[in-house]
Amino acid sequence: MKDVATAAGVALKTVSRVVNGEPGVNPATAERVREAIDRLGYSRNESARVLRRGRTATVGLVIEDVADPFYAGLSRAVEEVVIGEGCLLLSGSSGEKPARERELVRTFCARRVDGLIVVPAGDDHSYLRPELDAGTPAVFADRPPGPGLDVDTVLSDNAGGAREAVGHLLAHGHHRIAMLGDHPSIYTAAERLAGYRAALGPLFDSRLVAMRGPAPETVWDDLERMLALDSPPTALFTGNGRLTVTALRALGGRRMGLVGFDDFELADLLTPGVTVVAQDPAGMGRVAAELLFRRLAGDGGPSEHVELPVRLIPRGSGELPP
Amino acid sequence: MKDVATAAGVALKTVSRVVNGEPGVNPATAERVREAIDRLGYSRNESARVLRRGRTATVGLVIEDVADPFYAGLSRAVEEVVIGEGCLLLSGSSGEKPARERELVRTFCARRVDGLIVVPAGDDHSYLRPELDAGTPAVFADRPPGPGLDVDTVLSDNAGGAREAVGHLLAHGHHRIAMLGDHPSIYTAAERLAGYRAALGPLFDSRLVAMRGPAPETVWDDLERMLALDSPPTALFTGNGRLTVTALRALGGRRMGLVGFDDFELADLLTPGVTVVAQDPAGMGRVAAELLFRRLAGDGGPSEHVELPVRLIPRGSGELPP
DNA sequence: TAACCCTCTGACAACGTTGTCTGGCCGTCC
DNA sequence: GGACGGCCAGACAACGTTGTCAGAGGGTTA
Repeated sequence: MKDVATAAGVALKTVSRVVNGEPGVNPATAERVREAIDRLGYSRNESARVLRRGRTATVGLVIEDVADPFYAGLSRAVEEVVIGEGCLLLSGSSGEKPARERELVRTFCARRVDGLIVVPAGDDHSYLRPELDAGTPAVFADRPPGPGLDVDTVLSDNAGGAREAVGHLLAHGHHRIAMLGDHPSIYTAAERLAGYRAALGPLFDSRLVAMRGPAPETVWDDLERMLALDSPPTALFTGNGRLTVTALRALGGRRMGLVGFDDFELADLLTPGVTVVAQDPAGMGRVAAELLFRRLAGDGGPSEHVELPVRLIPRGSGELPP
Repeated sequence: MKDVATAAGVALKTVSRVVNGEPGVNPATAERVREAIDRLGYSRNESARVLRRGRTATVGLVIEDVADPFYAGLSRAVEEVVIGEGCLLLSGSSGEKPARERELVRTFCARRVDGLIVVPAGDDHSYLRPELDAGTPAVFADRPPGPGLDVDTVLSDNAGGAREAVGHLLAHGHHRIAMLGDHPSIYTAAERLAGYRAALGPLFDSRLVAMRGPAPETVWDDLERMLALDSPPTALFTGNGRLTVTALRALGGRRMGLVGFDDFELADLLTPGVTVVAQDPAGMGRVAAELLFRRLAGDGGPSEHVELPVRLIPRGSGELPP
């Protein structure tokens, strides 16, 4: 910038004015400055600008894993909003590891992101307190923050969706409905288990529940064990997209009632089509980002807790008779 | 930092030394400083650090769309390497729009990213020249840069993969093999078309080729038109993952030979399983990031052009008889 | 005892911007 | 003709860090 000023024969500040489109510059001077800028290939150093102004025009996003379609969709939607607001997105995957989540947030904060969108891996977020107090807003998505933190949150109707899924299977005549879910330490898994249990009522049988995550071996084991029971399950409720797919592989063509949480591509092309309770990852990302920007615009109201509806999509597997 | 210095009763510079783990600080003093840091919840302002040191420890990534599994996988692998190097990743989706690609790169450069990884949407990258000359290295992935730019590049063996796919169908008795591809203006699409053509030799028939992208309507139209020919195709080669899926939907259960470029989840669970030529998105991301960091470490050698092998995975659809 | 070295600490400038303030010039109005 | 206001332009400090250099104090050596 100094070079540009010298080249154009004006003061530093005048160049700054031109670059920022501030008023009060003679058009002829401005033109001369612009010409010098082009000639020297100058581009403003955002770091210095950030340092001076305090706003980075950057938002940090922490998710589980970009390679998971659910989070990829969420990520894309967040990005869309962020770019639309003239900001940039720093993102990172926690890989379900609380330590890494924390490390990412810490790093983002050190870079003075204007705001954070977090899909938490852990359940202790007290480390966020100083940042929040310092005025960096945060929005939690998909899962709520740990106790003691009251911030904007966007969740799916996990329990309701699970109730609906299990209710659907019950309505199609199933009484023995198994559930495969993620570790109950994960909020969404616990909620879905609760919904499952609520829908089953007295039909609930703990032998038909396995909450050990999507690893193929454990899914395989659990299914085998359940199917060997005296009264084996005639239907299955899977607690997330990964589990649905893993279970489909483990079942290997054996036909049984199946409803999965999370929609996935090609669910309609399998035979039978896979009935799912679909979440709206893009909607979740969009809403979270919009909430964040509302805070950044100065909204100091009480924290918002949005619950997004889910949608049962019958495709065949959930309508199979027992 | 100034506050910390005051609180600990030392000079600014001493705090800086402690924060950066520089030697030459009395352990007792360092402890006092650390205590003050904890008490005040201080965290270093990276913007100022960047301004002073010139390195941002940030890498910019431009892809088509995070929500596309191929790019999600690539993205994740890049992230892994970048974080491993202690850097952060700024990413953005171009959505196949050259203007947006350019805008993203421009913004990244204004933020002084240390390096760029680009999946280009356009084919004119002369706008990168100043940045490259200024010492910001760039690596192109999945598609090469436009003419006149000689930078590190990581590509899949597109033509070879297409040849192998079509050869596989030929070997299983097909003579009328159609191709659905993306617009030939996209490098990978053109390469795959070339491979298809080379494999077919005299059997090539332009009426069996449609390069109009993955929009369902056009795929539907094209397939209908081809199947109505006097000698309709008995097999299909699809030019990317999206097209494969769209084509599967359009075919709606009609059995015909099929090999798709790009692997996708559940390809093995469909009936028949879908034979594919699998790329390695994670490998591509990893290699691209590693190349970039090699440059950042000072490697000034001639530009590297890596071609990643692809792998044919027979699953049934490519082995159907005519 | 003087000269020296070593360890630890601090003062200061600089990185590239932007906000604030001041000043010169010109035209207008009393 | 003097006072005033508006338009431009520039000088300067400040943002929070780090690199450079200098200095204080204590121990060792000649």
